[in-house]
Amino acid sequence: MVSVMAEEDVFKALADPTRRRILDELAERGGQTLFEICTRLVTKHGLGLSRQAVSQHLAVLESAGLVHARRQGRYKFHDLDTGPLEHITARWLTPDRPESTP
Amino acid sequence: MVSVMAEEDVFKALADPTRRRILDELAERGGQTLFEICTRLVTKHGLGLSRQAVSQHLAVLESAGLVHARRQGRYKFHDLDTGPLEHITARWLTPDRPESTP
DNA sequence: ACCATAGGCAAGTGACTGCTTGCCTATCAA
DNA sequence: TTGATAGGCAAGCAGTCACTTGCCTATGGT
Repeated sequence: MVSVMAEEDVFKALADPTRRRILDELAERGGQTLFEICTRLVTKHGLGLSRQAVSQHLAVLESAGLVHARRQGRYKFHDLDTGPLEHITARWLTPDRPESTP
Repeated sequence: MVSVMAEEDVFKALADPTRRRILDELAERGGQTLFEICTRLVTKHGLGLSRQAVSQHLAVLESAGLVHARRQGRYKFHDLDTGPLEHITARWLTPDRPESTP
């Protein structure tokens, strides 16, 4: 179960446009490596960023639970997890109140 | 009407926990003034922030389209607008569509 | 063994952000 | 008018963030 604290990480992870682009990429094609993502961001979107920048973004997305990585040999494949995205807006969209005083 | 640029503002507005609390407050009771929101944040949530801090947060929420304000005499009432929240996650969630059918 | 590939760690930097402080304007009541 | 209330504007400060730079480990091919 994703705790309430993780929600903070999800919102912060989504705050950066480059990270949202990375999510776009992984939504379009799962199981990409760091270099693949980096290459695609540069070529397709014309973003000028280094490998380390993407690596750090992936770390943020991973700690937010939005991306899961599996190591295989010297490759590390990344996959999108849309789970944390499902309830974050429901907090305001639903007519009923989420938190009640005990 | 809501351009792609506005989406950036929405995500940035949601990135701050205090602003999310403000949205909670306005979801629970619409048409609150700056002082009401400020008082409630301090008393209910125990947040220690000044009036100006809340004012600036409201400005961010307003420019993101999440809050609309109407002036009436010397009061300014704020209302929540969940419109911008509806499609921001659909970008990754929908292979086709889960919600809003217009 | 060698070396190229795929990725990680950590310090440093410039920009942005949240918040404060101080002063100002506008509206209402006496 | 005077005073109190509701809110706004702008400069300044400290913390955070995104990104770079440089060096390191690990795996696979030859």
